[in-house]
Amino acid sequence: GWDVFEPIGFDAFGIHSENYALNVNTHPAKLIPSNIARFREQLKRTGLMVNWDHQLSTTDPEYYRWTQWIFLKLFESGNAVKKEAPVNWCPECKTVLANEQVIDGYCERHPGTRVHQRHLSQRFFTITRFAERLLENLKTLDWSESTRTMQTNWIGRSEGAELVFQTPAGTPIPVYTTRPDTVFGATYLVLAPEHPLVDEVTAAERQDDVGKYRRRAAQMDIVTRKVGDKEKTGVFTGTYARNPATGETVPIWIADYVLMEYGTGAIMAVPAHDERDYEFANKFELEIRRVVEPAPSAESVSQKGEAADLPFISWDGVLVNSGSFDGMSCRAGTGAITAWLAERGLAKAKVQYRLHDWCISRQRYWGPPIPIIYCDSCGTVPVPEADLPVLLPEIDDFRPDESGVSPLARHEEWYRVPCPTCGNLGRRETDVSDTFLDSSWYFLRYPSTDFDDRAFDKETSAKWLPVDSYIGGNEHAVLHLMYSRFITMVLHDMGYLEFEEPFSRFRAHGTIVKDGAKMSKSRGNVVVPDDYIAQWGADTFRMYLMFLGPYLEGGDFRDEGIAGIRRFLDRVWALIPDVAANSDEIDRQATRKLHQTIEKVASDLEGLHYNTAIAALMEYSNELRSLVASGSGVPAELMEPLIIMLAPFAPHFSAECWERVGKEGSVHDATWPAFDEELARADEIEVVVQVNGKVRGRMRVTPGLSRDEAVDSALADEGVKRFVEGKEVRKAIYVQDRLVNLVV
RNA sequence: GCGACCGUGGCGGAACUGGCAGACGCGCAGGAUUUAGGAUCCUGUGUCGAAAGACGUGAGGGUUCGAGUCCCUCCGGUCGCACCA
Repeated sequence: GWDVFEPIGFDAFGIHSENYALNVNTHPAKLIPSNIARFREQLKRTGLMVNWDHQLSTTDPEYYRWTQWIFLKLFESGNAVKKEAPVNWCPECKTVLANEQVIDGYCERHPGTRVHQRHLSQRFFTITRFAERLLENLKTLDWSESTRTMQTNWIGRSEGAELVFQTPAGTPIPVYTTRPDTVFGATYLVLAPEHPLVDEVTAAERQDDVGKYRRRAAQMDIVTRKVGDKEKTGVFTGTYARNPATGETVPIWIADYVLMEYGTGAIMAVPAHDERDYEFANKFELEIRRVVEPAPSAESVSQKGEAADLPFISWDGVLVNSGSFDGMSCRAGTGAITAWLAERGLAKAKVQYRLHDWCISRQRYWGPPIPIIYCDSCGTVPVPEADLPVLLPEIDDFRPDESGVSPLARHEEWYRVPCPTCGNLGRRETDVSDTFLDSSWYFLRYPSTDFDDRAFDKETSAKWLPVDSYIGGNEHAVLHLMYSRFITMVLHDMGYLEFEEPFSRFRAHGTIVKDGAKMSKSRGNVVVPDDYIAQWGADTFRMYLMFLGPYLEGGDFRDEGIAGIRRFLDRVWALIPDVAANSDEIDRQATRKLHQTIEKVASDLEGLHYNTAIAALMEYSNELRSLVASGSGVPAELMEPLIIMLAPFAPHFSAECWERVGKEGSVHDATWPAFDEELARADEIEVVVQVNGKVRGRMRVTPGLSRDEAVDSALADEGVKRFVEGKEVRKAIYVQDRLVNLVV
């Protein structure tokens, strides 16, 4: 009875589509429309009931015009910055990947292809500025726990401090640490190979070795660097820095176990209390100085690491060898030492995130061009909104090459345009944007597809958004959801939206496994609906999908149970001739079952427990079948609600049934049956009698029996007497309307 | 390695705040109908046992009158993160 808007769309920009187009040697602009038509046909055939009037396609200029508009808004608000940065380069895709698209150092789409580092000038969205809000808001969202956890981990907030070590020349080397309390144990310093100070701190006689090491690190792909066997490597710079706490000098090393992209790209190493530093110090024979003792009371000291009973990364301890801080707990020491160093300008508290800015540049063809024009005199000029869309030209040579620039950069006739500001000849940005940008705002477009003069209409958005119920795969738990939240926040801050979180409720559907592997397009083990629909009918097929397991958990796809669903529908069908329009007296028991079913189906649908909702409908139809078996007809009052409740599951079938029982109009417009608590209540229930926790009898009683009555009649039960006779009942537990447990 | 989720009949799976384990369906067995098969309908179907009953939710321990559910240890699986200082 509620107004519900369930839209659908197609997101066919991006590398998947482009690679496929390259494979079959057809232009994506030709391929996509026919594929969409095929999808649409199949979805309609399975009875997908969505609002086709508001469908959209992200490759449509009428859509990506507004994707470009979104980009302009980010640019306008200073959230789309250009940075020269080391990026993940997939030699197979021949393009840059977001960090999120690199899996264990391999390309997400080419599991056999290692991702390399490459330095390119890229456009980034400054999502890291929103890290705190993205994290905080998670608490307010009705999302599944696991998805929130994944987002929390991805944002990766940690609290600590930036401490300053100084070279003899006085150059400060800031390091980030979550454990400033251990600074007295920092016996050496490590810089990432890419650290900008490496050249400066390297002694003349060490230049060769350091240079060699850096070149090796630079060539190394991320697999060996990050995942490999984790055998520590490193090289000494020949110089020393001053530990701000002890005043002693400590050697400065270069090692690739320190990552440039996190913290300051430099660490203070505390080998006594950090496993990685410990391993490194052992290998290169560096000093290991213990500064934390297990607290006398604390048992939970980490036992990791061979030997030494060094409390690695544990907070349960007291400081030793730490000057005036000796005896302090680690936690107290953290604050005290940071404050003490801060007085001399050598420390400041700092919150660090693992989240990186979102690189949206793609050196590919099949995406929305980034609406920027570079002009020699005006610099970076955004394309005026009135000039949108910047159309993606239909070129034949869209295959990417090794150059690191988009195929569009080979088309001067396209990128040579006058500067919108001064009119001199300028140059379009030739990169296109990441597909994730298309999908990070599409939900805003759905209700507003009728507006061709704005991305989304404020009033329309206020009516329909944020999305009340959003369901997606777990693969979206990090990327898509994070990006969408970020874009929504930016638009909110700019005054375009009244809400800052796009999805009030999110649930991840489970994964369907077939032949032992996740069912997916890339694995090719998909089930094509056509054959099933031909053999069993669309309603049987879709209902079976809902019945085969819990929706949120997924499961194995196998054909074996599908006949059961077909039989169920056939049996409902067989009831129709027995439907009696006029029934004076309606069976009490069946009426009760009906109302219990109404309640169960409603709550199961809300909780997405489709399998148990269907089971409840089966039980109810069995109840009606037993009416027929006993010789009476099926009152229309009992049959019609069943047909209505079947409608979401078997839309074609229930529409036909509706007509057969003589109802006017469409079952899909019919009012959902109302639950009546009175009618659902049983007037007699079964209470189980246990003796010492074992079931020894059952009794039929009216609901609401008192404790004494219940115990008395339990004791009177013949079956129970046998076990109680001659013994003393020490205790009697009564759970209202459920059971009596006698302890003897 | 860290984190999250999960482990129940021959199979897919039910079981709200601890309260009859196995709903619903598949499969299987017997029966009805049929010349036969298929389809359909009825009955049965956790294990052991003739029965009474006992035993049963990955393994082991614990809390409780009572544990699939809560706690501890371990084993196995799925997913995510992974040298993040």
